[in-house]
Amino acid sequence: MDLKKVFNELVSSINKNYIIVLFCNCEVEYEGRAKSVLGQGDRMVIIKHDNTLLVHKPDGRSPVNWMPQGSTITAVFEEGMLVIKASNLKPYEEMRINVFEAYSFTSAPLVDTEQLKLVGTEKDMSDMIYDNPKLISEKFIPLSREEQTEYGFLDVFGHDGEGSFIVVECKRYTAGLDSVTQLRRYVEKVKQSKGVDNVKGIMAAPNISSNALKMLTDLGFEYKPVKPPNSLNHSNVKQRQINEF
Amino acid sequence: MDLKKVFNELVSSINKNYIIVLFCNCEVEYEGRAKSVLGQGDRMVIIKHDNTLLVHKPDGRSPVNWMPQGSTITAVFEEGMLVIKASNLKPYEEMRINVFEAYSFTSAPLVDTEQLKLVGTEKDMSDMIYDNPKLISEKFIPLSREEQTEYGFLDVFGHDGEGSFIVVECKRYTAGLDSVTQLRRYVEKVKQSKGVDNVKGIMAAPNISSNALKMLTDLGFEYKPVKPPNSLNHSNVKQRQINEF
DNA sequence: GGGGAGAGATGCCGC
DNA sequence: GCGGCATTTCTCCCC
Repeated sequence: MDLKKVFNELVSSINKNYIIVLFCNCEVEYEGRAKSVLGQGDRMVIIKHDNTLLVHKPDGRSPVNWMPQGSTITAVFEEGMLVIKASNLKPYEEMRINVFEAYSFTSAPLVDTEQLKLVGTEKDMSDMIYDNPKLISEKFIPLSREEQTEYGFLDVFGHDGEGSFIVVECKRYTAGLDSVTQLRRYVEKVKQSKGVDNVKGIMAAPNISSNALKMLTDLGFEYKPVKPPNSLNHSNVKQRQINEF
Repeated sequence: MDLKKVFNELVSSINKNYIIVLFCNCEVEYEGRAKSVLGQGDRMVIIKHDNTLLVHKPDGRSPVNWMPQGSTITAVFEEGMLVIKASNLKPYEEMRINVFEAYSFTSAPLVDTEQLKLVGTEKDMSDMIYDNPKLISEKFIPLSREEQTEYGFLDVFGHDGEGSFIVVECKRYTAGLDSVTQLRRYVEKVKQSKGVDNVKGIMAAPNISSNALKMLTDLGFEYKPVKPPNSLNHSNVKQRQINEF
């Protein structure tokens, strides 16, 4: 494609605030929170309604370079080369895309008022435990969930009816060392703020790493296998596959 | 655009393993690691060479739905509707995109052999400290960096020449409570593995939150302000702006 | 492949 | 705005 023509379409589409997708051969420089250089290659450049800018390589889930929403985006045509510039304040950062060749240019206004409805998050998991405390233990009596305190954020907090407090930390994925240190911090702070010593820590997660389990038991805490709700776990899938025949 | 024609192009491009961008009106269902529903709206559907599938809303930096690389992607035309299906094993997950209307279809083979070169990461920061130990203290003598041990990953490890070991944890951004708990875990494990008690913990970061600083000092650790190398910090920007006049 | 940890993380919510 | 924290995190690296 003729770069001058692409430049004109680009400026027009930026002014109209259209979504833009440009297939091109380019190089990318970024400087701001860090500093990066990406040599010449074929990429997909995307500009969204909110001035988010994404540069995607032909592979991979994440953009190789990007600028966040609210960026100032301009295009210039200098010395036969198309240059796309983007910048931001707070934090200051800037990007420059030198476009050597354009393969395709697409732009359009898109309208989307729907929001994603998502089930199976960690919050859904703590809600499930709050509503079904037996998932933790027969004696567990929840007092609060998602409690924001000065020292942290307790997923589920309660007691065992026998004088011990219980702090439950939920993870929707495999719990690791970081999850255990997080639980320890909460338990310590509950002990400190209530001036008591009988606080149990329980890790509720579908899996736990071997090192994390060791640290957990060393600290005197417990692991309770719990799966997040409404997600296909392995037994569901197996069942489903059997049923399909 | 005629959906049947788009379907044919889609199948052809999938078979040729081209990058695909489809502007369309659609709804999306996902089930696997979690479960989600996205009602009808205008979106951008992207299929990459490695079978990564991205669904982007007109706004926002992140895809609203996606399937990771290596997905099995198929298109079917049933009852006048175009349906894009994607699925994965380990973990099992599946996505269904019901396309009601297509606005544009673009596909092309893109070639990109260049890798991003990035400067200013946490590793660059620990390298800088290793090479300039005075950034931590006059007495700091580094012994190793990026040391992978059985109990964790020490950014910079050394001693003070006076019989105390020093563990430095680097953060390229503001250190929070999680950073402090991480440092504590490393210090404890070094004490345990070496059977000594004189191990100092030092947090090296451009900033630290007030709560994190309190926890740090309560633990007897120290905070040392260090900026990651080669990134524009505020004073640089100010200088630069003054110079521009 | 599991485990640990960073990321120019992003995004959400609460204060 | 900062802060704390989850994410269908993703990505990389080491074992």
